[in-house]
Amino acid sequence: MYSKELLKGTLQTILLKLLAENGRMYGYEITQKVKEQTEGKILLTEGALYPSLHKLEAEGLLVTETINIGKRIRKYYSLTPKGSAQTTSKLEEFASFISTMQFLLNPKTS
Amino acid sequence: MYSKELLKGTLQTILLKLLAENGRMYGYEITQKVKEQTEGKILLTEGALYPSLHKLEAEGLLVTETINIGKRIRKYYSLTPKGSAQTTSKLEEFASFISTMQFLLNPKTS
DNA sequence: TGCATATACATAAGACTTCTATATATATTT
DNA sequence: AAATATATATAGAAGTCTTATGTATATGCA
Repeated sequence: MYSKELLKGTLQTILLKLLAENGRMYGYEITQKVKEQTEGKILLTEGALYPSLHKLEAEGLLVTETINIGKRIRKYYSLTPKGSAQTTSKLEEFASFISTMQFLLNPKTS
Repeated sequence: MYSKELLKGTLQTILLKLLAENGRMYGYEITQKVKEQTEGKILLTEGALYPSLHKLEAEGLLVTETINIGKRIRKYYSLTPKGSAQTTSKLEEFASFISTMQFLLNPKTS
């Protein structure tokens, strides 16, 4: 695991990107997907995940769909058109940030 | 300017790296250097800078040296050996984080 | 000379994000 | 039967950064 501070500010970008790629996902699925794709290097906690999903929903970037799996609830999240647009701009911003940071932290090789 | 959230968690790394590169620097000088090297894309505010410098000092990663420029005070910060070691590990951690994030956000090209 | 801007430090209050801990409940594996 | 995995969610606390403010000297320019 990384120093947790680094993850701050990137969670929303991660969530948007995953949903853009996978169509619709539910919370637990997201935690597992991130864990798997990062080989355990990034582990999302529920305390961060759910508030963040709810916030994105409140902002109109996501919509939810609740279905019943047997007796258990499952809540799918998917992007709205507004959410898709945000995903694009968040990814661009992140790429630009990375390139600036790499230049700043490693001026000799950039 | 980037969405400010992205910068979170990177400030200490930036400060340590700059001090490693420049030997010793004072607060105002740091803000100007970052502004200059990032072409205005990253602007450090005093409210973030000074608490962060003081924290690094309290942790024994930096030492200070106060000198008088005419009637004005200038406070130089420089790395302790412990600070140098931290710089190395912070930079490594950041590089690793970036590479994980790039893989996660752009699986096709990584 | 006077005004604006730059230099230089710093703190207080608040916003925001994330973490830890906790709660609840069903399904599956051993 | 017990442990683990699946699945959602919130409350309280921690940490970082922003905004706003305060203080003071130095410099450039009109």
